[in-house]
Amino acid sequence: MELNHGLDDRKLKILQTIIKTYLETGEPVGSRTISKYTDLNLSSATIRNEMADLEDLGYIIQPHTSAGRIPSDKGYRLYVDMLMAEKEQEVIEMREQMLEKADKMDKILKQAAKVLAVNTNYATMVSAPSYNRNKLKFIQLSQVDEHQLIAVIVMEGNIIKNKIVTVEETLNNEMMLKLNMLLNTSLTGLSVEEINLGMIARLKEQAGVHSEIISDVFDAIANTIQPEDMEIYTSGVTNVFKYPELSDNQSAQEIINAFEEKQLLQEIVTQALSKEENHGIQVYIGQETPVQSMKDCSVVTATYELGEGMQGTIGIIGPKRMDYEHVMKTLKTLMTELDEIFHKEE
Amino acid sequence: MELNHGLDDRKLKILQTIIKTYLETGEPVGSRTISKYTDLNLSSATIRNEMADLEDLGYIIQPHTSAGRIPSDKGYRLYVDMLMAEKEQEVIEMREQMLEKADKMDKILKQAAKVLAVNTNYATMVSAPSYNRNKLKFIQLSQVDEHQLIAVIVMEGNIIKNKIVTVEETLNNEMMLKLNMLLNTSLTGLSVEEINLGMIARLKEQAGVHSEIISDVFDAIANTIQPEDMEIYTSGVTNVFKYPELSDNQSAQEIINAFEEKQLLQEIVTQALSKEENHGIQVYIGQETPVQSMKDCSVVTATYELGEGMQGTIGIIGPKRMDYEHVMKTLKTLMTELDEIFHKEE
DNA sequence: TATTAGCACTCTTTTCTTTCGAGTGCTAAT
DNA sequence: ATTAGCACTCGAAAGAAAAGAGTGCTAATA
Repeated sequence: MELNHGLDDRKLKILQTIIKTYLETGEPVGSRTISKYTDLNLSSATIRNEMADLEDLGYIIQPHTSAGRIPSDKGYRLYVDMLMAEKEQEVIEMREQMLEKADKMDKILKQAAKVLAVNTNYATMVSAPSYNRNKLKFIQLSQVDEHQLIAVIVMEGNIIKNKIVTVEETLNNEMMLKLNMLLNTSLTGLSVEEINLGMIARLKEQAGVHSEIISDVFDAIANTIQPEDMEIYTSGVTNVFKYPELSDNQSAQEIINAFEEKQLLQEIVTQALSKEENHGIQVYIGQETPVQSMKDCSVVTATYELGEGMQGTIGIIGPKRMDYEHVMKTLKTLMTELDEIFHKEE
Repeated sequence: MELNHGLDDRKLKILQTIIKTYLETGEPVGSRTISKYTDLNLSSATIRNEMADLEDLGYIIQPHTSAGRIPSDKGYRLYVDMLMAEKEQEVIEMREQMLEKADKMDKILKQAAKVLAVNTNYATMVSAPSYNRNKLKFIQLSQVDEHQLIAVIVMEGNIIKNKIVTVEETLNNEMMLKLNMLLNTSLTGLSVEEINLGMIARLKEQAGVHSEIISDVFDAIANTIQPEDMEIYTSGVTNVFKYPELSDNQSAQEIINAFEEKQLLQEIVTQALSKEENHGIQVYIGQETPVQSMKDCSVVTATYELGEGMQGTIGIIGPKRMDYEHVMKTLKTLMTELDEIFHKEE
């Protein structure tokens, strides 16, 4: 990764100061401020010259003629890339597994989102691990009453789904046993994709008299496990109100809507999962974000893995003047803690 | 219910006009407007006199000296009570059951909230039916691997819960059969409250060698079915931005926060469920609302029943100048449709 | 007696000006 | 290469003025 694009140390330091200060205050940063609060011992005039250069290079922007400077997307990008490089070492350790114990997973993830939101003062999201390429572990049919049965489907990673199926025929115990046997011997170990039409036909055949039921049950199962849209937990949406640049009605509405519908958040997750560089950490600044309605924000995502192809995403959405350093650190801490929780439970 | 508290027809009509107009515009209503858009054929001066009276009686308010009038909470209340009386007939039919098919319930309810939000332009919430006083229908334990089993618990109304339990002992098929038998014979038909410590002790005794497992399983089950906080689906939060009086940062933040945390919404639900007058429809205006953070809103809730003690709540949260008439009508329609859906599925 | 026209008065909202100050760019001095 | 100094720009804040909506009251009217 090519860093500090031809900037000398002093320019770099000034740029960094501008960004950091802007992160704190949210106000454009003037030359005087920098000359004062930095150990460069330069007068404001010198700083001004340097700033003019930095502006020419596209790293900072002047909102209007007589204002200080704010970082441009390009400026943020450089800053973040530098941080990344620094943190890379630590970040590598970050991807730890947390398989098993998936049944209370939802609560833990919910909590995780909350903790993250409280800790960072940004809006956060956590996606439950997707298990698309997962395999069936076993299926258990149980009779509920004469015409209803419940199918419990357990998949690798202990993801559990269930579905009530209503059938025409009158059920009895013997049938249930048979069906259970049949389903389990033929389906166990298969991935969702491997279960196809030919499979169904063969099963029906084997079921003989009960082919009707198989058909019903099968539809239900397919329906249940397949198109499940991913669960996403969010927290701290109202944090956007803490940043004036996001809290005008227009932007706030867009962001909050995205968080409510979750549709758009899914896109972010998908995007995050598709890239595998940077050890799972992605930073989208302004226009870079996959979702147009967040063009005034920055989005930081981290991918976590639970092995066996299960992975999910943690995301933080905040203003462009996000405290990237802190966010990344917190993200890491959270991972570690999640990891601990999942392992302590065993 | 005592209605039109000593108001003559003309005053009533004027009050009604003020409210309706204010509902549309959100602006204070002046005397001239009323004299013009009403069939009373009165001059604005006369209207002014009447308005002064109405203000004395507390039905309307003057935000400042030279502004029109807006309805007070008392005014809204009268208006709503009148509407209620009108709609009472229709509303009675509204409580229809929609039992069974509870397994995809979540999706339907989610959708319901959305439809309602789109239809009304207010924020909406739908609580899943609580099943506290429900009975256990049956329990099915299945072995997952050597030390793990999954407990599937089905309750009256086909509410399904599941939980993975890890045990010390090595499991085998025979044990599972025994345990299943034991649990089902002793627990089936009991309500959650009826399962107590004495019960557990007796079960353990009967389990003999496997008392360890029973204990584990039992904890898990109790844990799973009991303290479950109710699921609440929401939609259309961003609708608050459509009403200037709610969309200043302060109020918007409070409302949105309530919708995100859902904690406070639960209180509304609880409140709604506790009152059984008005055939399930409750209207809270301004300060009347159970939740302080919504003191600038009105909240309309409807209770639906699925029989067997299962009931949930639908709620609409909007500005005080809510279109009560439309809201109630939509609420009714939604109920009917939900009903249809749940019955068509059979 | 109930209604209405008329008018002065009150307040908010909007618009326009003015002032203030932060920050700049440039030039000349160090 | 750095810095002091200064004129200049432009937005934000403050103030002033004008516009407008609506009222309350009084006196006239049916």
